[in-house]
Amino acid sequence: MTKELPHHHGNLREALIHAGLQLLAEGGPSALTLRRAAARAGVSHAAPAHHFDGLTGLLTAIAARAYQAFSSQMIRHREAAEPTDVARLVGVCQGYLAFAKEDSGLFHLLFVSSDVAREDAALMQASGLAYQVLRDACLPFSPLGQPDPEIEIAVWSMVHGYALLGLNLPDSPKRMIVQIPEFEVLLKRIIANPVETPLALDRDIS
Amino acid sequence: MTKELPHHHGNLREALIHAGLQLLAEGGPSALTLRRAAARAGVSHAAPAHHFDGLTGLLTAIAARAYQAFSSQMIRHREAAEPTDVARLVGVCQGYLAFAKEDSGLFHLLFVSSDVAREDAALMQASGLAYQVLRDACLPFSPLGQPDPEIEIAVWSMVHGYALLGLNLPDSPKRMIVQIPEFEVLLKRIIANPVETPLALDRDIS
DNA sequence: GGTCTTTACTTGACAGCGTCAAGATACCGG
DNA sequence: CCGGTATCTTGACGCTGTCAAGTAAAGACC
Repeated sequence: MTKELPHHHGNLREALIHAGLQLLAEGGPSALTLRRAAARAGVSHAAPAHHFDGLTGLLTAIAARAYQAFSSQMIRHREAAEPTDVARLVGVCQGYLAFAKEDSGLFHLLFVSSDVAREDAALMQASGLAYQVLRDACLPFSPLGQPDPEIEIAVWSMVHGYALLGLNLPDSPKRMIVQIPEFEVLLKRIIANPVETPLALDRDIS
Repeated sequence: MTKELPHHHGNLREALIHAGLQLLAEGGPSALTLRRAAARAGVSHAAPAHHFDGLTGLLTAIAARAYQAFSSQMIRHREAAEPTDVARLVGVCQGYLAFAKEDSGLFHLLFVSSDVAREDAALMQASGLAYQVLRDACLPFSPLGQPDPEIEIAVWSMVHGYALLGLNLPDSPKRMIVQIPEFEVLLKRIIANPVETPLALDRDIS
């Protein structure tokens, strides 16, 4: 039987997260407010306070949920790729970019919004899992056979910057004379390059 | 003689931009509101409407101003660098990162805030000039001797992503087991790599 | 020099926002 | 059955951006 919402809504916390995701998908970051989420969940404007620590709490919970979708998107693209190391890493990055483009509201929440409590435990765990997908995809390109932060951060920075520049400057193709290269081409510059470059910097590799 | 502010403030537009920059530097993005900027400029809360198209207009004008400081920061670091092509590009990127770190409020406005009218003519001109600094620094690494969007976008994406990840995840050094490599090391991966890589996607590197 | 128009600013109001305090309601363990 | 507690409602507060109407000053024109 369908749940007749009791006046004790029953599962408000989940309903609010769901409503928030919906609002975010429909109208972007500015469309998600506490009061609107409450209204959509069918409760009064002050009800969310009993389940989340203010707006920040709701946004944080939604972000943790969004990280799962983010990870899934990367994994889905990886699984759909050819079974080579390069294709898998390219796939993960394409998942990254696809999520940024298709779920830009969530992507904004994950990496941009200043109203998210980034020290939240659940959020950090979820983001760690997402980062792990990228790490795993980078592993085959580590010269030492173990995780190499240099490649990981290089790839992560580049895909992240590529996503945000394309996201925040949607007219950049017009503004720039040149055509924007595909990400795969840029990625090759990182992974194809052996680490032997004689870097003149006095850095200790300990 | 000191200007006795006439009831016709005289130069309110400039005063509002100045007040906005001040608020942004003091309390971050959330501290900058139309009413506060108006109060600090010594006018009533509705006065800004005659000089800017709402809050978006003020933020856009401030962003255009901030792009000049951003360009200056990159140029300053470039001039302070050794007179080699590599050092100059590294310098420009360090200027990029220094601006993101030291003037994070402005950086947020330039690349993150959704309340900026990015199609604004003055803003696009200012951002174009900033991008040109990066382009120029990349030019020596173009194999054909003319601007190469592949290198430009690769460098821009990576420095941008590096800045934003470090900016939005201030605790990432703790969260990650590994230490974050210096940006210069990552940069070398892009510029040291000749473009000759056969970019057949279905190639495994093994 | 005295109007008259135009620009610059003020005042007041409105809806929407997050948040707090107090009261009502439904569940739940004894 | 009953009291306690978690849950939700109602109402209010100060803040935000924005609009409408009124006022004051500056400049133009004769």
